Amino acid sequence: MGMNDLTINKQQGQELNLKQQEAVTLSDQSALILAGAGSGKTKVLTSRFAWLIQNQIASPGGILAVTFTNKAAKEMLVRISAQLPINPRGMWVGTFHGLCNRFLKKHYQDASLPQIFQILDSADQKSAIKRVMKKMNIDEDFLPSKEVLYFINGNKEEGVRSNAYKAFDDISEKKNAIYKAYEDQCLKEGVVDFAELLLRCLELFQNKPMIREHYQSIFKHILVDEFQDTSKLQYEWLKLLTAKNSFIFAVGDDDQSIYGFRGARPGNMKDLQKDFKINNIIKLEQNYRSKNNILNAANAIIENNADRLGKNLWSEAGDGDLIRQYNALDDRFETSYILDEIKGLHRSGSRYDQIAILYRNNAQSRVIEMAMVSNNIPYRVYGGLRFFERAEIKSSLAYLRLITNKKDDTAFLRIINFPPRGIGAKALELIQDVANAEKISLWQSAERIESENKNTKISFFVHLIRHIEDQIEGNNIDESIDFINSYSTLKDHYGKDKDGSSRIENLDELVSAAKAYINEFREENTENESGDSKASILSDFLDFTSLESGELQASAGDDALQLMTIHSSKGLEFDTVFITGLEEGLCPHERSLSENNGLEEERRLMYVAVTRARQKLYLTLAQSRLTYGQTMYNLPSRFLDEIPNELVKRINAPKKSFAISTAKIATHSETKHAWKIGAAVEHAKFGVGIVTGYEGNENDLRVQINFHSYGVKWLAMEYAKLAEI
DNA sequence: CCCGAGGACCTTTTT
DNA sequence: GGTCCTCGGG
Repeated sequence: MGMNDLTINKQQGQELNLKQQEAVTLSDQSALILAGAGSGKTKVLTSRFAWLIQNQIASPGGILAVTFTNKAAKEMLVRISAQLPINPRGMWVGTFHGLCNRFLKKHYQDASLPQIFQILDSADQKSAIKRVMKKMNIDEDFLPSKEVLYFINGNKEEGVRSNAYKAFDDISEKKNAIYKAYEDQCLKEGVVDFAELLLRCLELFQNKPMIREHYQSIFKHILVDEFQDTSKLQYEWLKLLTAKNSFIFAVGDDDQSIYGFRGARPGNMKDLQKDFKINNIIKLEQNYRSKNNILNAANAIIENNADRLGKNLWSEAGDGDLIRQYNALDDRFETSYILDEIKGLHRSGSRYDQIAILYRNNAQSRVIEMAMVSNNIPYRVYGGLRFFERAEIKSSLAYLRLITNKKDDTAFLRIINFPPRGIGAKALELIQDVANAEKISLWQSAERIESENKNTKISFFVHLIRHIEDQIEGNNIDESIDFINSYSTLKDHYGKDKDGSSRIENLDELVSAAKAYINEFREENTENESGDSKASILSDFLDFTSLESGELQASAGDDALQLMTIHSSKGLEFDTVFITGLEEGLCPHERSLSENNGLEEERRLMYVAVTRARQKLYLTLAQSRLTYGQTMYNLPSRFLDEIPNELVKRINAPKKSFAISTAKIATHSETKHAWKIGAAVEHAKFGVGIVTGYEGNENDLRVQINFHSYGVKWLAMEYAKLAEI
């Protein structure tokens, strides 16, 4: 696995340093470990796990270790088993969602859930909400489903059910009515969304003292990774589990909290100290990753944030190269500079997969990708559509889901007419009317219609599903999926499509994924005498496809350039890192500026980006950039000013090509004014800005300026007192 | 039902 | 500039 190679810390194999040792060998007490970037965080967590067992303080089943991503959970398991000769089965190591799912599956009756419940991913959830709104006759123009989604998830995150919500106006009342109907619909269909997994598990522990106390006494030690990213709900969950003589060992870095927008609450770190009476936090500040010039830049940037627990990274690795900053004229020049540098690095022996290009938003990758394609440089883009989120995969799985759970209306709607089989809006309306009138699921409704009228297209669909169900009875999942892919005519359908071949490949890949899943499952269960039933393996597999949405993408091991957003670079490290688009409006993003503490989160983002680099760090920016089809003129990012001068070597683009691109517009005013498009100017009242356009003739010339703090303004040249900077 | 034109949208993302 | 969704004609 290529990705895992990248994340293995340099320090592995060496002894623990004093601070790490102190953390690992803490006696029975709760602890907060402030672990800076590259300070050996995962090593400390897994060593702690091993230490607790080796010293017989806890048994493997008596520790709960929780992370955010499957990847991190897997890595933790791998590293624990490298240190200890124990069977990972039965150990409670996983993601918040994965562990909650495990608790809920085990206690489904106490949680008031059906034995088999399907997990909705975000897209499923959104379409479920849309369905509710349609049923309630609420127009999207009046209330966008996206806003309702936000409302529902936000409330679940706060632990607020619809019956506990206090509406304060018509809109909030309406939203809550949808929330209520959505809760009912999920229950009826036997489906659970991501936030529900957490909330329902919390409620299970709250409402069932027997179960709560059982787990409270089992888990004496709870280890939490990336604690700064925990939400309110997750923190409540942790508090409940540790309420009775248990200890929490939380590892995190408040400076790397970059997920505020999805509920992360770095304030949990301060609450933790208070709630668990932790008086000394252990700081891991020695960095085993980067050269000091890079660390000093990172330290200087993050220094500008006010609300920090505070730490300073240092390293024994020496100063290293100066950071290079390149000011390009536009995004294409920026890319060609990066391209040249990468070619040079590669010539002198760098591997492509040790070079990362980071950007603030995904749209920025396009220009870079085009340049790489035309120069035959292999690259890999992270993020974007995940394997299990692909339309063809979701469709194939929907057949399996419907057969597993006939009440799953989401799955039903996905495939009732896909591939197209002549069931249109009218037929669907009939099915829905019958379902509503009889209070039955769409599938039951279709069956009822079928029993009354045998020769319809609906009847054809019912027989199709029943036939698939008969045929896959007793089969392994991979065989079942293979059968579905053909018999449902999914493959034929894509075969007709001119760009359907990759979709067919993906459908085959799904069969392989299922096979791999079963094999892994068998391996883990060899000692387990009570052979799990085929049905429960199937349901586990479906959970897996919802919870593990990605990272199954193939070809990870290739030597390819790594392209990703800054967010997805967290936790990774590379010899060389290019941070691109370092302009005001992009990084920091303009939308963050109006948010509460938005700028500080952007600065943490910058901090994360800088600390990804081991040896070489490049910072690039462009004076103008094509965004959403429009040329935008941006000022350099304020974060660049926060890096001490002596750490940076600045490289500026030649001026002449710039003059050519703007000559036409500039001639307008050449006689009277020196201002050109893209020029930085200063205004007495509005401060610093960038000239972005002209309007009018020689006598009445108006200039458009994008001001740093006042936004875009039109000023009459005659009156505006501008000074060039 | 299917397809194409036209409109609205557009940070970041894991589960 | 690109994508996703909706709506209307074929």
